Amino acid sequence: MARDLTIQQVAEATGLSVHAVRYYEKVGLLALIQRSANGHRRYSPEDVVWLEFLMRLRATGMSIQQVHAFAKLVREQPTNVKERRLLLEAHRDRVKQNLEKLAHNLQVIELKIEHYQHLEATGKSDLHCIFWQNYLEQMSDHKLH
Amino acid sequence: MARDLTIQQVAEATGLSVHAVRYYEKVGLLALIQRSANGHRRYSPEDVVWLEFLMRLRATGMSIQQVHAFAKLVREQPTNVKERRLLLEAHRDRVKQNLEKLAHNLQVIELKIEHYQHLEATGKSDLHCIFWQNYLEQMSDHKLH
DNA sequence: TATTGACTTAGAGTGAACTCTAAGTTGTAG
DNA sequence: CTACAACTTAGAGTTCACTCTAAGTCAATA
Repeated sequence: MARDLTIQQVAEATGLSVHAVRYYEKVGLLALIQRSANGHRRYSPEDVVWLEFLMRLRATGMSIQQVHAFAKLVREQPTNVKERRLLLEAHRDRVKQNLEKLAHNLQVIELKIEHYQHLEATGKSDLHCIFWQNYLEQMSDHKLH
Repeated sequence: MARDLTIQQVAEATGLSVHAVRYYEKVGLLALIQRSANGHRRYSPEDVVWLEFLMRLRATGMSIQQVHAFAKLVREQPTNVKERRLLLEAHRDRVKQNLEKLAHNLQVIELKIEHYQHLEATGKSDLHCIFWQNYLEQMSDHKLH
């Protein structure tokens, strides 16, 4: 068998700290982790898959509380798939919005970099934002909604 | 004149709290805000533009510390444009990487939603991840690097 | 004149998400 | 037999980024 992992192996596999893995269990993101004879946690592959999914929720900005709400649904309402779907759909929509904002902010940052390149090319130290302001106006005029 | 704003107006314009605007000044993200006769802060349009740019850095995941380093460069090395550019380029690269990770995580979340839709359509409560695992394998096989 | 409201300061408090510590148990290697 | 490494627990501590409080100043209004 030996397909079950120790907490350390899980930590290595996921990139979390051992502490964080225990913490996630304590706050209810993971449940019912099996124990070996001596009381040590043994993680099944399913546990790891679940943990990795939770990490994606976290990485996309879902709070521990919200992840907990989702985990609770999965544990306590095995027949209620709809609620879980709605929760994830709401999250997906937030993530998409966030992605758009990020992409826009990235654009502005790239514009600022171009501005610096322009300054370097022309040897000027700083025009106190005249060039930059023009750029910004362009941005807000037709590149943003 | 009246083109200079009170701290409250700045807060409204940027969506920050009045407290946060003062906090940003205290930790060195803003400097030299003018004062009116009675000692109240008066923000110039340039101050607001600068603040808005800082907010984009924050929104893309730059820490207060790093923003401070950037702000310090701008204040103390007006002739050294290159360092500022390098700092922003490094940040841009991190943001791009993060965007890719986010987009991928979003994909997986959407897959999970599809999985739930599938369960709902077929009336099954949960196959304990057989369908889902297949999906995941597909993902890791050819949709991810 | 009294109150209201917007501002000022220094510094204390908060919430999120870990992160670490201390004290103890267990299993193996020398 | 002893040392060591890996685990266990409860709970304390840390970091970040605000967020709020208390006490005070000042200008305008009732």
